[in-house]
Amino acid sequence: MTKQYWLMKSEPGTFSFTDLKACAHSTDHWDGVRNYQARNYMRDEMKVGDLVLFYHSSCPEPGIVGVAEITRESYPDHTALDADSKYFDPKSSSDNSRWFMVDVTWKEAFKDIVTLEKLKTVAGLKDMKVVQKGQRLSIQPVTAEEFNIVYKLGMSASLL
DNA sequence: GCCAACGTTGGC
DNA sequence: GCCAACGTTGGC
Repeated sequence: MTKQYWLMKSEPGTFSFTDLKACAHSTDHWDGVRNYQARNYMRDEMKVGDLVLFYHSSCPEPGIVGVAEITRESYPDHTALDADSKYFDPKSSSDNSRWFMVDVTWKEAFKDIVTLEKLKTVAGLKDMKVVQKGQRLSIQPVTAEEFNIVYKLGMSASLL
């Protein structure tokens, strides 16, 4: 199976890339996804070893801050069963989970953030969903070409 | 199955 | 905080 690439959004005020690094084994489960398309990507397509562009949203400088890796494939999102959780969904049950999550492990921080503003200026990235207006999906597939372009930008941005 | 109302996302 | 874009819900 060929390695796949993804972009995952998180609000740094809630859970930042640095927060992920600080977790035990620099790994955490990606809970709280309550969008069917994003769920389907996690449940059906994400595989161990896939690489993730970690995107910070709803913050002063939105953009991609580093790379993470999928380290566990989908399993039921227990927060949907917790009545005290803000992610509680009464329509989900333990024997028939509606929502799923994966485990994500911190891998490498970019030297400099690749801002949304920057992404919009790069010709090879014009088809990325994240640069398109009105695209709110929190988990998006990324091509290998796009991943490589972003990676190079992140690792050499200080030289530009 | 249509569609209006409502809630959420996320850049600005 | 505003608001455009989009997804979901629920009455019919």
